[in-house]
Amino acid sequence: MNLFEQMTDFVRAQVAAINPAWPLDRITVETPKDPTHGEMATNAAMVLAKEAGMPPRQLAEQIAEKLRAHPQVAEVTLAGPGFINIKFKPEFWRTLVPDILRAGATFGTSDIGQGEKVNVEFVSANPTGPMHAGHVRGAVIGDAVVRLLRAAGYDVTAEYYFNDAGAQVDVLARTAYLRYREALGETVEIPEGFYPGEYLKDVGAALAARDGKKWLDKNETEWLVPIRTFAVDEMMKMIREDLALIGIRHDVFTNERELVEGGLLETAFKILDDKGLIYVGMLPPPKGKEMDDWEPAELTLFRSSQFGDNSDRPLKKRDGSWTYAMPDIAYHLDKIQRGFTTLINVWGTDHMAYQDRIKPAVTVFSDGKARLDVIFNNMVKVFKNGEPVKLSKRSGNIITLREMVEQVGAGAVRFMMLTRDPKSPLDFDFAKVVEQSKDNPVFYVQYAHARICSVMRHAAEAVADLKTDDAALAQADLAHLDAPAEIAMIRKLSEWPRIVAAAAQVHEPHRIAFYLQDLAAELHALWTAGKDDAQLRFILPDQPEKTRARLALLRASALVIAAGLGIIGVEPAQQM
RNA sequence: GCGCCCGUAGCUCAGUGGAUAGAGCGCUGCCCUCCGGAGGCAGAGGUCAGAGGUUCGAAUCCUCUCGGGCGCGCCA
Repeated sequence: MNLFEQMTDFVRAQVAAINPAWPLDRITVETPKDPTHGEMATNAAMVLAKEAGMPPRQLAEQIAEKLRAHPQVAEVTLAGPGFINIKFKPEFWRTLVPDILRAGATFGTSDIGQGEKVNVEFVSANPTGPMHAGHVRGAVIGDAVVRLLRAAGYDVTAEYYFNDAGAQVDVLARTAYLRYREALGETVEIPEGFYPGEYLKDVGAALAARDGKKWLDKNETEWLVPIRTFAVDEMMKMIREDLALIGIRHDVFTNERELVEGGLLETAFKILDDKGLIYVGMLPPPKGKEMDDWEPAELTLFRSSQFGDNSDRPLKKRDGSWTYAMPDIAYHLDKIQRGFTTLINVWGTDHMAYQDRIKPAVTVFSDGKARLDVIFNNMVKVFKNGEPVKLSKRSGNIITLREMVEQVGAGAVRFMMLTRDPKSPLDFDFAKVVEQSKDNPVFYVQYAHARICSVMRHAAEAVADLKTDDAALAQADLAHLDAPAEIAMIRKLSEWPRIVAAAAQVHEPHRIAFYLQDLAAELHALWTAGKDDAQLRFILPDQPEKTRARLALLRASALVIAAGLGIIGVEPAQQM
């Protein structure tokens, strides 16, 4: 239990002691934005004023009196409309430092997820080419959500869904076949509409190596399926390797073909039909859009409009075959059948409206017990030398994930992708992410960690017989931590567990990145204070005990930075 | 036309219903010549797009308006 939870419990207990009938759930304890308001503040008096039948300030005084009984509370004051501000004795904060040192990497983790089964589906690019700039953001966000939710005690499955049953993979197979002939010595030309990328040459060569001339004189009906299977496998292998470059590994790969062949589409359709949600009818043509070829027709429709969609949706085409939406609907049935109660999908903003078709299905299949949260991630604008890079598949001008990682490193790519709310467009500037300056958040946070490592290295030399392992530092006499800036640092560290919990609950890993920047700022400020005033330096050769206390605080800070970077999936730097 | 998302400092953006709305960049003025330089401190800069509503309290929740983005097919 973190310090805020402890205080929340304490405040609620004191309120209950005044009147057991009052509701406690709306009482919160938080950090006031303005530090002069105290170190923690509670809204208890304001939320209960009505029940108590007295003005908030008057109730606040009663509660405040109770809070003053806490042995570690130094001061309780009232302010504003009825806030109760609490200031603690320094010991209250200091106890956190050895707690962090002992908890190590687990500090900040919790069990608020209570083992709930969560499925995070991300990347899910079709197996037709390498990972590129357009995939990176969603990939990193998805992976960070996985790490975040695991830290908060959820049972998370990282999943990749790919479509290996559509027209795209047939084109892939045909392209691979041409490259295969090329590998066997022919001169080939890749027609318009095929995949022009060089990477398929390797696939052709591998196929030639495996099967020799076996397919040369066969016609397409014979080679299409085996070569498609081969090519898809190769593409997925490549994609996995690409993702591994930035530390992403999915637990489960699900493909459309198996769902279709397993009859799941029929099953899903039957469930909807049995619930009376299927009918045959006619849809009006979409308005505001040119529809030259619109022909009214009777179609098999899903009453998705009953669940928030703005129109019912066709599940079968006029010829009786399934529409595009159907495999996805069936896939989400599959997830629910596997026992997930929270489904998280990471999609580009161009699929924004598509959630309205999937959410109704999830609601129906789970009887409202499962929820689908789609995280939409906006565009990444890539800059090189300060100039925006125009990306287009057709001109073959793509920036691959591999290229990004090789140029700036996996950690920088990952951190950068989380420095904005997913819905916000993001600039990725090759020059900026490796810049060693304050306005590069990756550097700024890493530098803070590296500075601490540097101090630890120097400490061993500067002070004889100084034990600097975490266990020894946890024994340090922390009464030496008496500077306001040091206590402020500890307060910042104390927020970490609730940052993780809150970020996990709303599926927003970028909050971790923002917290890390705040934390790094505190650290840099502490560091610079030592330059202005020699007594504030971390290492004081003639005061080993004080030095130990400060090193304990630094190590605790480094552990939290490392934990935060861990959720983002970045290795903390030992030196720059 | 309909749906979803966005609108916060000059720029790029944070901000789980709380107090005087924050950070970086840019601007102004300082400090730091080394525990490790790439940092730190301070200042100027805001009708939180607008109008109603809910609430003790709204940038945050609801409704409407304006502006921008993405979508809206028997394509995938």
